[in-house]
Amino acid sequence: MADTSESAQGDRVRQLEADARRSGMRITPHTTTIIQILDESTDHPTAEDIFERARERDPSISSASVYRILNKLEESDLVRRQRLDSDRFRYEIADECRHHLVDLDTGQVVGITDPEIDELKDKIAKRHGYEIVDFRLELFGRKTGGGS
Amino acid sequence: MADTSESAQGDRVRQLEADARRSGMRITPHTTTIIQILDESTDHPTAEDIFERARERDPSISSASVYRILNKLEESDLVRRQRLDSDRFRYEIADECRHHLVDLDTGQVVGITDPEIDELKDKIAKRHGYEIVDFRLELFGRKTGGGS
DNA sequence: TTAATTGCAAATGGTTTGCTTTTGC
DNA sequence: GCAAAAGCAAACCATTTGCAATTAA
Repeated sequence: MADTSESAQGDRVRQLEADARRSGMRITPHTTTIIQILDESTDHPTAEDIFERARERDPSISSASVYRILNKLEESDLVRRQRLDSDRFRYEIADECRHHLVDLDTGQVVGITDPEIDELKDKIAKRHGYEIVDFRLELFGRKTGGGS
Repeated sequence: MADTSESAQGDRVRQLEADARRSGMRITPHTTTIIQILDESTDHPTAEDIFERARERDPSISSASVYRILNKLEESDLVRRQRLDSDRFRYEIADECRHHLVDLDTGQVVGITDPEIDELKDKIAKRHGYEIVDFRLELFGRKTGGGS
């Protein structure tokens, strides 16, 4: 979650619901559940992860609904999906950072926000004569020093 | 191809065959065909692309063989595969650059080799306390100026 | 010789879709 | 009321795999 205070969490959920409604989605209980799970998750979950977490709160939800809701949220640019190391898509709220460091020992995915990344992007865009619409940096590695 | 002279091309094919043989592969006519196609391709082809190009030279080849040969070459670290924009893997010889700029209008994939990318990687690795084993930068954009 | 490779067809597995019923607004 | 969303099961489709026949070394 972007903010640790409870009200800010609720705010983000409410904001996302409002944005989703504005882009034509109906806010069903399932929709709210999925948005809440995304809001609470910091581990870049797969659709299956999200499905399992959603079932704990609402056992009637189907995986087809999870996929459909996630796709709608992505089409509305509220959620971003991308493949990291695995064959499955991982999902995260679109305002979160889009660059990742994957720990090869633990599978943990860490968001990267270093400002030099954008500077590099601008430099490359200029050099190659492109307007960059989207981009991502993916790193795979292991902890040094105290790490395993 | 990394070099434009014909002898250098043949050299790279021969080198890859030798490396493949050293890592336990048998060099069949299909293997040579796949390696030649990879050596000649600058467009980061998918397995299906490679299959089509291979069939023009040897109509008896099956897609299963293409996949198996590509997987063997990847296990030997002679070929790298990654997903860019599409659902399919794209393949390229491992000594080629691993960063890409995808033209959203044409689908063309351009290799990026700017040295600042490695500098940024080193900076981030140090900052986060990781040893980076692999990494990639993927950019999606459109040509500016004369572009559509 | 003999273990690796091949083609074919079937299996996999994450994601999507068709259909009918239910529901948000 | 009606278009959107739901569950279920079937369809998709890129990639993998089992098997029997072939082949590189």
